[in-house]
Amino acid sequence: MMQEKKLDRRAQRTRRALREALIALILERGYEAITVQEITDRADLNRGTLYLHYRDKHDLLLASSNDAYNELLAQFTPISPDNLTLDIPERHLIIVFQHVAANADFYRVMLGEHGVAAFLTRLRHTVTEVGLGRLLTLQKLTPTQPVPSDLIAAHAGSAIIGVIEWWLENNMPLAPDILARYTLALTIDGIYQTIGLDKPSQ
Amino acid sequence: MMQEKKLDRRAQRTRRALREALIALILERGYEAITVQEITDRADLNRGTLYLHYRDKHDLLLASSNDAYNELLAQFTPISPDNLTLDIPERHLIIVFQHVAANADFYRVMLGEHGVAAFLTRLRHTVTEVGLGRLLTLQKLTPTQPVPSDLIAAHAGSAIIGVIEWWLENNMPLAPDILARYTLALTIDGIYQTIGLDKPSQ
Amino acid sequence: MMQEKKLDRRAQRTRRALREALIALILERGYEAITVQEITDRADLNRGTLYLHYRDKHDLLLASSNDAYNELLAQFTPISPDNLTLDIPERHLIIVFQHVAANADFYRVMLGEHGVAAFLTRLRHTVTEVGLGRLLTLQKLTPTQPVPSDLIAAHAGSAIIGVIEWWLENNMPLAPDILARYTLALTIDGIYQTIGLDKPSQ
Amino acid sequence: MMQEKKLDRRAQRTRRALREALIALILERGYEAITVQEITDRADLNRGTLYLHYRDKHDLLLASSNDAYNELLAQFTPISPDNLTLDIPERHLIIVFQHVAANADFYRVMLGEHGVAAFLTRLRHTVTEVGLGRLLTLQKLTPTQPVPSDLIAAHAGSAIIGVIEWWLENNMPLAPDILARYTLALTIDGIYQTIGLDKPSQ
DNA sequence: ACGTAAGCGAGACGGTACGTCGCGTCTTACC
DNA sequence: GGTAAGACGCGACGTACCGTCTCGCTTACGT
Repeated sequence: MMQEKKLDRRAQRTRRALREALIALILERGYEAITVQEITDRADLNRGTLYLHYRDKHDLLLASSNDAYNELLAQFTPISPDNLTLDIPERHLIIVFQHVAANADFYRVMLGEHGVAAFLTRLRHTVTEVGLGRLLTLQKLTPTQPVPSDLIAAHAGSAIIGVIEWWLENNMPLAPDILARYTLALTIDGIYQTIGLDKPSQ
Repeated sequence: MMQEKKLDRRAQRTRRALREALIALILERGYEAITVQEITDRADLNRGTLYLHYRDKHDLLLASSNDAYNELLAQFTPISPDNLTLDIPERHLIIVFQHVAANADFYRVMLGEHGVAAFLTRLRHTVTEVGLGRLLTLQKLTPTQPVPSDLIAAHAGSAIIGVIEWWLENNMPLAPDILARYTLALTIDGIYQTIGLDKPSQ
Repeated sequence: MMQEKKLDRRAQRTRRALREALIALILERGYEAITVQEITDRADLNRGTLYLHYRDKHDLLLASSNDAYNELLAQFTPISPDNLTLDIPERHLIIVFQHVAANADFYRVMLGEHGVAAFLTRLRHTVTEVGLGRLLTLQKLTPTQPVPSDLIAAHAGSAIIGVIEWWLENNMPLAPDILARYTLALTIDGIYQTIGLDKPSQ
Repeated sequence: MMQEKKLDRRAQRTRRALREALIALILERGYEAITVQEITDRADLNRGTLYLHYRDKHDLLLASSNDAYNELLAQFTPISPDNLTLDIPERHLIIVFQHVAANADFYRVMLGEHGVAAFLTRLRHTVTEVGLGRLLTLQKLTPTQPVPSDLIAAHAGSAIIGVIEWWLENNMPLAPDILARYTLALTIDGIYQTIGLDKPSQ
């Protein structure tokens, strides 16, 4: 932050152009297939200029994805003050889905077939850990049940990522709040209850 | 298969060596970071020899992953004939987990941080589609409920992938059949019922 | 020599092409101004190919100049057998001048304004040392004279280089044997005797 | 000169620092190997500042070498007025050697292995032409002799350069006036007479 | 003496060349 | 026919310098 403030206006312009070019190109052809030359061509810069600001293509990717990431995290904090009711998870989910919608192109490519495995892994772990925190509180109520908490968290976390991928692949057919309600139902109540079936006796 | 039959014994040896070298190296350093030279060095072959059998590194990866994939699919078919009871999903899950355990190193790397995004995507879609088939039957019973079937399938499919990743990352702490039971409970009954809680009234 | 024998016919062709291209380009634009790309363009090769055979532009220059150099040295040895008379210096000079004439373009550029200082220095030292050897024998006859032998050798050696440069700059107006006679006279007898003057009494 | 007067005190300081840095660095590593950054680092200036005063590295070199050169030429002119005796060449030689001694480091590097070919060529031509002037007068006395005047001048001119190089390489073991006497003897009387030998009858 | 033009530091930028790496193709020779 | 050995064209890489260009700050000068 501080160091970004110190940047020349030219340098800021340049960095922004590079990030936008990167995202645009990843979208078109996938991260691995892109060349530094292509990024800088798109950003109307000399190839060498990229190296004045980033160590390499991967460093630029990190910076770009951190942009999006930090923006998301920034929206989480201001929730806490007043009400800490049970609907916080739903609110959080809505914020996530809204953020994904706002950066749809970016997420579509990062999570897709030509995406960046490390990004997906990181996102999955973040989501899972947030879920795990809430879960540990819940589980104090039923200390004897045998299913490991982190298995449950991994199940739920990955499921949410899957929902995001489904949503993006289908051009976001549902509103974020609706999607959040459905997702939460599936995760917490399971398939039977969500679709209105009693569990059949085997 | 047929064409494999026709192969020189030397050629078979060569191909096997290449595949094993690839898997071993992916495990150590990740797919993208590996060079053809390294693969052939490990396989004690000349670099050019790889191109006598595969088009490039990626072609070798496909062949290698199809080996594992086909082995899995081969185990699915013989189930159908006699009983089509409700426990088929559980049986399938057990088979999948057993197969993952048998090829743990391979899956660990393909799904991990340095893995191959396309492989994960492919696996996710396969799992999701299998689930979707069963789901469509179920949903005929409650035709009015609003949650899209493929959303549910995506949710469940990704969740299973997440479970596999959790299992591998934690060195497979549970037996395949136990893991299958837990997973199915979480997917179908949801978190509350699985851990033995009533849904709280908000 | 031995290692050159082992070379692929392709590799030999390539090396020859590179050396010829280098000489041709030095002639046109001077050594420092030339680019590796230009050398390989001229030699109808890919830029990278140069690095398969030489470490860099300078290494190619060394190899090229050693070609010429070795060719010269090869002509010196076979003189010895029969007559070792006093006219050996003249014969040697003739051989040198003939060799320069045969490689006129090469020497013209290496010694010229855009030449390679190190090459000139090396040539000067070689010539000087050959002269020094003969001189030391001569000086045994007059052990008391004060002028240092290596000063005399440096004087004579540089003078011969100067003659070569003059000869090349003026498009070799004299035959090698005539030039050798004149040069030897100037060096050994000095200007006055050479042009037929008595030394004036100051 | 005039324009130097107009210069800011800061600018004068800067130019001096640059020239000194250049000479010092050439001495250490040779002209071609030096970068502008290194020059300005040494001079405690910003890289861009060099371009406020000189067009490039080469322009700075010219300015620096002209400094030395002009200083030498300035010492030549005041000789002419009174006596035009035969010892003028010796006097000139002494002046040259003294000047070289006073700028030993500079000449050592400019003429050495990593020197600047163009500088050497220029110096050689200057020396040669001065000699040629005197020679033409001499040759009027023996109009029929066949050795071209400019060959003689080239021979003598290069020989003197060689003497200078020898002198510098050996840390100036003789006093300038002694060296001038020896050099003149070798040039004018030749080796035999200088070392006190009669020319042997072949 | 003091305001203003200059010198200057800092560093972004477009360029050009470098030497290296990895690829996929090809040739040559061996077994 | 399957390999080894390795030359070759190709394309991209990250680095090094170059010469130019703002952008501010500081410093000597001229009135």
